[in-house]
Amino acid sequence: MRFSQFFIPTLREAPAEAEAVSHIYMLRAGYVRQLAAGLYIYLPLAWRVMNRIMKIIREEMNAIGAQEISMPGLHPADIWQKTGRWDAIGDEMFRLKDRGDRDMCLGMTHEEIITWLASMEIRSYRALPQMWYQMQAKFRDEARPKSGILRTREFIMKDSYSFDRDEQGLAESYRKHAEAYHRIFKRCGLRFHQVESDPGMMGGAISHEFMAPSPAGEDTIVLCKQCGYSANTELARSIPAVGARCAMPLQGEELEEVHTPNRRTVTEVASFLKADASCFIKSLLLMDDDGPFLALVRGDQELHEKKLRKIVGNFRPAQKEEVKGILGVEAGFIGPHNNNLRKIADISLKEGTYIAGANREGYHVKGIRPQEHFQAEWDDIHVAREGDACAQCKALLTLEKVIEIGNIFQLGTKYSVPLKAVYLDENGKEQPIIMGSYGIGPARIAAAAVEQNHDKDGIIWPRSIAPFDIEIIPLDMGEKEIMETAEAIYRDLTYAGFEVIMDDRDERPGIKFKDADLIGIPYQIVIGKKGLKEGIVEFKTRMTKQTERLSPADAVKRVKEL
RNA sequence: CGGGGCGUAGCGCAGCCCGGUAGCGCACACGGUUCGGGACCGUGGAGUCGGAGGUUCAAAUCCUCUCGCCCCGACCA
Repeated sequence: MRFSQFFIPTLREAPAEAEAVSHIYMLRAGYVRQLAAGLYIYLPLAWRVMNRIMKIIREEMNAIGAQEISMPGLHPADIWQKTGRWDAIGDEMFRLKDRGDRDMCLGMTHEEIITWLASMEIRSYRALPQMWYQMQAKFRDEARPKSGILRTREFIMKDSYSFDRDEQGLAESYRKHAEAYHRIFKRCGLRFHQVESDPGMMGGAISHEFMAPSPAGEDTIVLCKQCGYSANTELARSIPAVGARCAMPLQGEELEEVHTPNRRTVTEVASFLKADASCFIKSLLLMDDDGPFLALVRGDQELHEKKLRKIVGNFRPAQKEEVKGILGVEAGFIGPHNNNLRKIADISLKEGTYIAGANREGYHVKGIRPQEHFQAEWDDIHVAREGDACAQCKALLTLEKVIEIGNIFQLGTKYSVPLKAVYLDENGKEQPIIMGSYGIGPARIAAAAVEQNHDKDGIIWPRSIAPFDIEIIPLDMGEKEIMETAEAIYRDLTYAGFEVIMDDRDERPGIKFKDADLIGIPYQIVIGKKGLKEGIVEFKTRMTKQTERLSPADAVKRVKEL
């Protein structure tokens, strides 16, 4: 490929709207252009990267026996109504009507459609198992598209679905996918973790996410280096570190009310009483269908709403008047003792002596001992954070910002039952198909690769997904010998099967060097007048910036040995 | 959806407070000199100042509404 004929609109300065490193470089290096919020055009360089990623994904999916198909992006509403997601999903779904006034939507995912297919076509246990996948656009009206191609409203996803007779079959399909995903992300040159995740509205019991560490990531995971426990903070369990020593000795004290006028928040009372936040019980009055209840966490901790929701179902915070009506005081002074409300307390409170609201206007109470002064249901309802100990092995946990690049779900019968995707077993008995669903975002792989591999000059692509393998840089287009050498190397490498781009523009060397570093092809061969006089060209590795002085023939050989 | 910021030439920005008919750098075109890390000189093309309405003799500038984009949060198969 000739640079002069290839569309690479590089920018000297980054557009002001870009913030994430991957976004800035993809714009500057001429990979993408933005059409509207969360909608991107992939220019030739980016599309090459995408195709290489998708090729790797295809190879690994095919290798586990998955078969590629293609489903429509436009869906009739009734299938989504049957699974309940038409109503369960809110504004995130693009909805429209066709000319016949029928409700339609743009697919956010394809469980409904593929299950419909399976329901129409699969009759017998003899037809199972099956694994079908596609690479297809998904549409989600994101509340906040961001970070370039990391979070967009239309994006390509590799989504696959497994169909099995039973749970064991599902476990096998799930395992195959997990292994394929490991190979895919490894081949794409990414650092990543597989972590436990919250199935969310996908339903099902078990799910994992594949996470690429990056400051640009939107999720946070906890990792235990000792036992390998790893999970999204959406559900990660942990043992909170023991709080700092309280300033005043509380051990053995009897209950003692202290006047704390106008101090309502933990921070306010803590500084007023000169005690650490971890000496306090934070009491939150919440309302669910059965009425009010208290959620208790240590003063320095944060309530994890998702964890709590798993225990009690849906809830909401009580309003100001409700708090007064139920406990007789305003929210700043409520506490766990002297009332019969249901209480869910975080495990970190099980031991120790604490300060809490006194349920009396303007007062807190010291000396509260859980299980002695109040009873509660104990559970992990706090947000895990840096410094907490692993819930499995007690080792220190670390937290990491990550980009979600893939996920796998054991769905079970969540879709097959409502859509009547069933098969007849050996006994002629009808059984629901057991399903799994598995996604990968190729654009996120590309973005994560840039986030993880760049320097101040630009992108440094992993070899496997770079738009080209080699960039040849002849420094003087007017020198016959330079051009002949460049053409010969270009011909040899192309013939040997490499994807080669040659910067044949009549530009100054500085511009060619800058652009080459920006674009990030992993290897460069620089051909200049001085070197050629001595019969050498320069083979340069983009990542290390190291150059090797080689004869043109050796340079070709060097590339072939990569 | 809540909070904040920004829309002026392809990109980055100044001008706005204090109204007087739009400017700088880069990019682009042409000519010349250059040529190993984003050259220099000269000439030139390019802007409904996001849009609509209003105030005014006069609006990029003041007022009202509106659209778009970015960031933080909420949300997130």
